[in-house]
Amino acid sequence: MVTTDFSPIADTTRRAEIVALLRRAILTGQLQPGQKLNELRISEQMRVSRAPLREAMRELVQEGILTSIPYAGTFVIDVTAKDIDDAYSLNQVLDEFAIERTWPQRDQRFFDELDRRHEAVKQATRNLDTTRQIETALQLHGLIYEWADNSVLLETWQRLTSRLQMYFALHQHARNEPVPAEDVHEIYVQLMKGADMRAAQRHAREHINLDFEQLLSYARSLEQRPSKGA
Amino acid sequence: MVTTDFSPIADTTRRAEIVALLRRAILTGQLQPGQKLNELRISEQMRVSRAPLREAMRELVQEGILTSIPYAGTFVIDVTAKDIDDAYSLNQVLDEFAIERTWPQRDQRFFDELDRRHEAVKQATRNLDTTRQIETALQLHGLIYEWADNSVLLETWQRLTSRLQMYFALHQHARNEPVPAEDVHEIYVQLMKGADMRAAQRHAREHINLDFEQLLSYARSLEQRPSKGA
DNA sequence: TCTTGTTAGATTGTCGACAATCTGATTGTC
DNA sequence: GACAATCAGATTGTCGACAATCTAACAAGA
Repeated sequence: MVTTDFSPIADTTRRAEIVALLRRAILTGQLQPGQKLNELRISEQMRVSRAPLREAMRELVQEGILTSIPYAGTFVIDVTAKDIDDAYSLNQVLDEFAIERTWPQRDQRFFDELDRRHEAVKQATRNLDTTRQIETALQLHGLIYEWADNSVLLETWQRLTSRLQMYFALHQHARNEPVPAEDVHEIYVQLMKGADMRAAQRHAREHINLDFEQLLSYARSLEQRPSKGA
Repeated sequence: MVTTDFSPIADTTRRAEIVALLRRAILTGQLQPGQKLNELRISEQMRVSRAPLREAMRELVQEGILTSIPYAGTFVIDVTAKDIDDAYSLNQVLDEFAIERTWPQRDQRFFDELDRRHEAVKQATRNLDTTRQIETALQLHGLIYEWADNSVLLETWQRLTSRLQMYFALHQHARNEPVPAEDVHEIYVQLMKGADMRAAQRHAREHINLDFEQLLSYARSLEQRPSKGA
């Protein structure tokens, strides 16, 4: 019997493509926080009717990166310092849990994937592609969530990730300075390969801590002059 | 200056009402796991066109209680034993975190609300209204999430809650036996009013444990004969 | 009998048009 | 000038119809 592994067919609805397009635009900062999404304009630009566009927007509202006010419009969520702080503190807890669950499941495939994603981050760093750098760094970090074998945890992480990515993108755009070339993930990768789980958990917490501290100070500085929207 | 507290105006779109109707139908078990939702039939029953219905369904898909396959249909999610197990283990972690965050924020208003919700559970129990009993019990438990002052945590909990409610409803429907009349929440409420945070955390973990153990054994017994759908 | 091709019916995905609602500018009144 | 009423334009919400796709039954051929 032939048992080739086929991956599922890609979604081929306009809706799915619109979701992907919009999500990318938001997460990369093309669409800025607070900005209003004009349905007619976007649907014309995408050469699509409003129906699938609106359905796509509903999805992103539930995904937490858009917010909708009936008869007023749909907007990119605003990023407050508190949001970042909330996401951060929850992330600490989830990280600890994810590492704990992943730990006994680690095998060669895990280590290989870890290296692969680490390599992707380094590549993006070399290319000075900050957007891609953020993306790959989050993917590296997300590996423990994919291996924790807990669908609800993974979902939660993915929702968190969206926001984190927005925050980071905003951060980068405003500062417009490349991330340090030194490889901050080296230690993390080594620890995840090692034998001391507690050490890995501790490092994850502290490492993330650093990134967040930067973000927080920046976000607080923004708090004074809120974004005007479109 | 007059500073009356006004609550926000209710959403007055058909979409919002449809979401509420569908959610309720799913969480109470009226719509069973695996069942397909026929758009035309439902839209005719609700006297509504398919557009707002479809948008509502997209929201519930992202909310995690519906699942959609392009050109095939939208279905109520299937409840597996693993789902329950995943939700349970994550819930343990989140509970601990929520209690920790809520603890310093407790005040008279918190205690009053705690009592109010506890009373609601007891009332539902007296009326032998199992559906309402599940609802109120989850609301009692959710108080710590509302007071933890962390929007992301609250969202996560609400998503978890939907599934838990589905699981419980399924459980009740199948067994068709009223929940024990004894008040299992008494100790929890007392501990949340007390001074020993660790004790409260420990109890939450163990108490939930009990409820889940029942659910798990039931769910595993279902694993053999999967629901046929509509 | 098994497999493959065809087709009709049902269902989902998408479209363009209309209705309901909001925004702001304008007008009229004091 | 300040304020309320009115109105036009723009935008969102909803509808009914059509297009694309799937499913299952049936027929044809090996």
